[in-house]
Amino acid sequence: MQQTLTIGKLAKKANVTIDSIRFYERRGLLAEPIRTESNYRRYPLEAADRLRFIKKAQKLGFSLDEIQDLLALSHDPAASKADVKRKAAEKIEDIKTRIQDLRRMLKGLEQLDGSCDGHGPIAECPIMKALAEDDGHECHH
Amino acid sequence: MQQTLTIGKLAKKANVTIDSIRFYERRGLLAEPIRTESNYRRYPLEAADRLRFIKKAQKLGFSLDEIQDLLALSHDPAASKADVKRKAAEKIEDIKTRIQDLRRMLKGLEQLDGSCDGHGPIAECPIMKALAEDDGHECHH
DNA sequence: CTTGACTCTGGTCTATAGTCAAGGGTTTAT
DNA sequence: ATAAACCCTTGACTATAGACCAGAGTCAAG
Repeated sequence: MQQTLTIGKLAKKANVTIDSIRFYERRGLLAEPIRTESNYRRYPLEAADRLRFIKKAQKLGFSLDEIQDLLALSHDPAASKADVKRKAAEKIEDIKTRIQDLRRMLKGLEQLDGSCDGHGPIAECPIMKALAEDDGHECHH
Repeated sequence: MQQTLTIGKLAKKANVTIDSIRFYERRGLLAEPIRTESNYRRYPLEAADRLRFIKKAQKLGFSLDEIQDLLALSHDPAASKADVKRKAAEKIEDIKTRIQDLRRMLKGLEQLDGSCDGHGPIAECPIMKALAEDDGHECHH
């Protein structure tokens, strides 16, 4: 009968909170829906697709800003697949960089961890000593 | 002559901003220093070590809260190397988890990227289609 | 002795992605 | 008809790590 959803129904359908929906609307990610006479939001069924798009893109590492760009692209008749592909490629590089950063941390941590046998008082802990050491900028002779 | 540093000198020495120093003080990471009659902070030389400790630990992925814990440990006579080692191990697991999460994203992104040849209008873009698809929770028959 | 550089406090602002609460009005079910 | 469940707006709050600003006081050098 009714082709529209209340915000609560939409939230359930798309598995997000009502607050998120209103937040996305404020952010401009979700079009402002029509309202009933009593000022209640009424969503077309496609709104759930949009929310799903947002959630999926988030899982792939896109920020809401980036998702907004993607959605804008999809409504731009002049946009091409290349535009989307480029954004995906940029995100791939971004993720790769973040993985590298984390790997560097991991390496440093594992080195520290390996240097400590875990027995005895903290005063001689090689980890604490390594962190306190001054090997930063004093390389001038 | 003077064994103390102004906040500006300390900032230069430790390669952090004055704002960070004051922020760390508010956060409780850095002890409140003595003050001159005119209410200027005066730091002992060791303050630079502490700042360096903070910066190094940050580079290894520790948050300020976690660094505060580490520093508290180092002042606790009952603390042992094992305590530090445990915190390091926890952080290692944390980082590993984050790397795995990013790897999952990367895999998903690379799959999408590979599915698109990058030519033609956005309307047929397989990336956009994949994101819009409904494969989330509607698996019930 | 004045100018520029430094410091002080307190408060606001950034980005990210929402969450929660207060204080209303509305709809639905009983 | 009334209570439960829903919805509305506005605004504040969460975590993280500071940056920045105003307005005022202070210190060093010429």
